[in-house]
Amino acid sequence: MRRGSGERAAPSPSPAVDTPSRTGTVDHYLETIYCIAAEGEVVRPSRLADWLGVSAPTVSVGLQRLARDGWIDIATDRSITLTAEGEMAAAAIVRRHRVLERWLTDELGFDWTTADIEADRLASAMSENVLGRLDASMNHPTTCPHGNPIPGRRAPYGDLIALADLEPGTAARVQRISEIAEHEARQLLRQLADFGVHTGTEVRVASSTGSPGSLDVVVEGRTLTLSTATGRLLWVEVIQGSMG
Amino acid sequence: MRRGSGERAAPSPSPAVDTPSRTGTVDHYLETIYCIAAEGEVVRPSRLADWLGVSAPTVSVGLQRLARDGWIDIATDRSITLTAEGEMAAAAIVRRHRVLERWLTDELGFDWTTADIEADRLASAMSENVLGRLDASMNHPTTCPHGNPIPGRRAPYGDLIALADLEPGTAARVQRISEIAEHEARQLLRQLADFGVHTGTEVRVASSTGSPGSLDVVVEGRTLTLSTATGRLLWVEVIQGSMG
DNA sequence: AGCGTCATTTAGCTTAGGCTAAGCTAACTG
DNA sequence: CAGTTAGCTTAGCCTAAGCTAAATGACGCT
Repeated sequence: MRRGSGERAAPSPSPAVDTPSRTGTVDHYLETIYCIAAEGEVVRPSRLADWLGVSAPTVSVGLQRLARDGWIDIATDRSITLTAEGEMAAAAIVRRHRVLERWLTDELGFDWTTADIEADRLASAMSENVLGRLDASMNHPTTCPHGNPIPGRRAPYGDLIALADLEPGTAARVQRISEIAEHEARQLLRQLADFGVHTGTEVRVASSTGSPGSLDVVVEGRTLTLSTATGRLLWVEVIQGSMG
Repeated sequence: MRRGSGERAAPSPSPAVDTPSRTGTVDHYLETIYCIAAEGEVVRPSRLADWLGVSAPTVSVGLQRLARDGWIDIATDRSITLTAEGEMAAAAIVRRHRVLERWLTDELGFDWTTADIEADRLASAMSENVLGRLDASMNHPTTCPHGNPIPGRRAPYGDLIALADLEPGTAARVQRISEIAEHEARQLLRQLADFGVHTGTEVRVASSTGSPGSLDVVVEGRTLTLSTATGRLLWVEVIQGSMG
């Protein structure tokens, strides 16, 4: 499969096109709920409004629609959980999003931030059919560019701990950058990019830090100061046999 | 640019993401109007309703919106023409659609019909930014899989004539299958695929045909009977120095 | 208890984009 | 010439998804 003009092979039949009944907006809600929940945090309307970039009333009404259609449950304390159907749908959407991010970064050369935005736009328009082939053409990647696992696949790393919990002096490898960073700490991503921190980068926490509530992280000789909160967004895997 | 997991290069900055102000529906109208007009036919509301798969009143109201927003002009005889802005926007959309079709067929292996449907869904979600890179990765194809030129590029063939107008006995090469065939004669596409007719295929019209209003077309030894109307949807380039 | 703040919902409105029913004009057809 | 058919538009109604402004609720603090 290559090139672009002149003679070409006869078309071969392909599987039927699937027509999604959900709207792009619903997809967005489900995807966001799934991502926040996957970070172990409680999903609340205000958070969704932030992530989705819409007003609180819009979310309130939108969630009522989602609940009506059986995608989510709204608890009395207003926390949101996905139903079984919602979970399945959301996993498919997140899978789409992450495979697309891989494509956009690895094949088309986009940076993470742009890839995320573009993947968002494409995810609800791309059928499972197309996605399946795209996925296969990349040999079924297991994570998005930030190391977040693609639903249904085993990520290529073992147990992770938050960078904030890493013993000072212990060498570790950054394996996952939380989705929360992408939505609530965009500048962090830029900072990490500037410092050459990406998935696979080896880091170490300086033994005793200056101020409390902050971490000094050593990356390839240079030192980067992060807040502890930020340190909870980066997940690392300890490199065996490396005590400080 | 390959593969999918483990170490990877630091992200590089990409151009800003463009946010289209048009909706997907408007894109669809513009694309359809452009394609019908490109075949030299008058664009009428009922035709659009057919192509878009919506009711006549919906089109009527939709066209009023398009006119209000300066994309089209509606003449007193109700024929539709694109304004300069509409033309530009439509050309960009059609370019998107055709580049996507190329990608879907050439890179992902979809058949024409599926590629068309999927391209339709993707075209309004894909930014110029992503499309530009995809286009570059395929070395800027000049036509869609059916040979229809991508707006702004010169198709790799000379003057074409309708198959219906081809002198009997003259050898010619199928270079373009009208978009009209895709929307109004889907079964024709299947028939052509069955007969191994695609862009680049050599054909010849049998000297004297059986019934009037039909053509006998010789394709690699086999004979295919088409109506004259259908013969207007296939465009061929005469192979020089081949008189019958 | 009372007060303020923040989170959330309700109320009321807008636009896009669908639909059906009904009606009009123009062009054929008997 | 009457009646039918084709093609369009208007009217009226619907849902999704957005907004602002205002009401309500829950919490924490004095």
